[in-house]
Amino acid sequence: MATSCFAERLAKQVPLSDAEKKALARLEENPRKIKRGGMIQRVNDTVTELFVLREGRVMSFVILPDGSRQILRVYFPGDFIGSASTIYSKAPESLVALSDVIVCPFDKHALRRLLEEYPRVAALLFLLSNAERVAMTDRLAALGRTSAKARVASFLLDMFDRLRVTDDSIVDSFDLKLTQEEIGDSIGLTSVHVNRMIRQMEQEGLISRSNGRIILNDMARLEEIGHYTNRLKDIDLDWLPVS
Amino acid sequence: MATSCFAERLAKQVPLSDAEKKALARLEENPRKIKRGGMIQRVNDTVTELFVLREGRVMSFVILPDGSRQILRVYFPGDFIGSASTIYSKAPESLVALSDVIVCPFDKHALRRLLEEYPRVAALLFLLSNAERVAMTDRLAALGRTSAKARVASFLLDMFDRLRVTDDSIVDSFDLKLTQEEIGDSIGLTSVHVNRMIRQMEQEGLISRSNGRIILNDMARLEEIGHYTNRLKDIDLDWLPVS
DNA sequence: CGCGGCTTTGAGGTCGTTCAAGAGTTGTGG
DNA sequence: CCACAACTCTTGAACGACCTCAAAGCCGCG
Repeated sequence: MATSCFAERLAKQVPLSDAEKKALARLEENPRKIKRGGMIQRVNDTVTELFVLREGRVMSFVILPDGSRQILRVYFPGDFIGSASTIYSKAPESLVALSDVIVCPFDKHALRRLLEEYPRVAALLFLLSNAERVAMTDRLAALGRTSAKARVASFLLDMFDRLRVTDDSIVDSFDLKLTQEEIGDSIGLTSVHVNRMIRQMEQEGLISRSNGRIILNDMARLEEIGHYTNRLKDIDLDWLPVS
Repeated sequence: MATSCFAERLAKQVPLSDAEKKALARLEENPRKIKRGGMIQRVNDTVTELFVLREGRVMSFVILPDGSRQILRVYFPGDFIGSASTIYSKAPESLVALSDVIVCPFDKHALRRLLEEYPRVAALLFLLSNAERVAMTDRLAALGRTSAKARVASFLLDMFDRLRVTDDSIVDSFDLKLTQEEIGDSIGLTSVHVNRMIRQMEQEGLISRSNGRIILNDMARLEEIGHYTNRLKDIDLDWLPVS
């Protein structure tokens, strides 16, 4: 059977039948390489495709009329991206590769067939989408009601926990692979202020850095500062239909 | 056939078979009245239920450790609420009635059965969840990257457009039914500053107010100020399986 | 009529921004 | 393998958008 990044990811949450795995693998039949900085989807473009991200990192973002950018989400391998195009014929957000990536595009109609034939997979996608929504609300609360330092702390913890889902080798450090400007655009700050916060947290011994790598020295305290809760630990899909 | 608020809502986007309508109606078999201010779901409570909101208004929110509140979403009749409990056994957000309301709770397992038997409905729920996610990203961009005035403008327009989906009588005004503090908690401002912005917009002739009712005098300009786009106009579900 | 909640307004403070410039880093082509 | 260009990070100084605190007016309701 073809390897499927996405099926592997789902299977960590809930057992999948071979038929389901095979169906999911079909979504990844057309891998496409894209260079760092390459545009995968441009806002307002007519879109009929979705993607599974197999390798590398991708961000979704919007540019406001005054030129400022809001990064909506950073995606990692195994993520299902561009799902907004299931409801809108024009992309509400842009997608750009943050590193060299491999994405697997597939057509809306392939998704339709999948949903028809594998209701359980449809249910799973529904749930996954809800998880994304909750992740969004966490960041919404951070932007609306927390300090710059808290936002940086929770942002780092979120990246860390999400990376650890697919990479068991991660213990207490990870490659951020984002500029401070990109961090700022994710959490509603300027790059200048992100720098000051990171620097301050470094001086306080909360984190360390060595050539782009972030080391989380005091996770408990970071969680406190960022009002962070790891949602990934609380996922409960036991009630789902068994295959 | 029993009336179903939710089915009616969905049917505006895409035709439903009678069987599907009937199945959706079953979700609303247990209407429950709740008084204004009543708690429907408390954060961290163990939850096994979801709700269809049949009448009135509900908000979802979180309280941060310092006591500040972030309102995540205001819901209107026909909305599907509490769907986070499909993935988490503990509620990630609280739900409170903003007015006297009628909600229809149903168990996760009823949803499971629905998803199994009506794949097309599962697909629809998946799409609806994606729409919520996009609405969230719009607000995220507003909180992260726009001014107080822009946030108020886009907030008012969003309420307006969402109310108009189910209430054809709305032309250019609507009852907000929110205090200025609640508006502030929705868009990451203090009630004091919300007041100043509203007042300023009133003086500029952009809006008017009369006993709690908001009149939008210059929608074009409000959209410009708020960088607002009405997502509801662009929904395209033609590609969905036909029933 | 009086009470509690909401709105309005002012004065002063702060957190994060803006602008600017220098140091460090990375990538590229000769 | 070096030189140069283009980013990225770092730091300082000044500014301003929004907050905090406080008090007074208003409105609906019992």
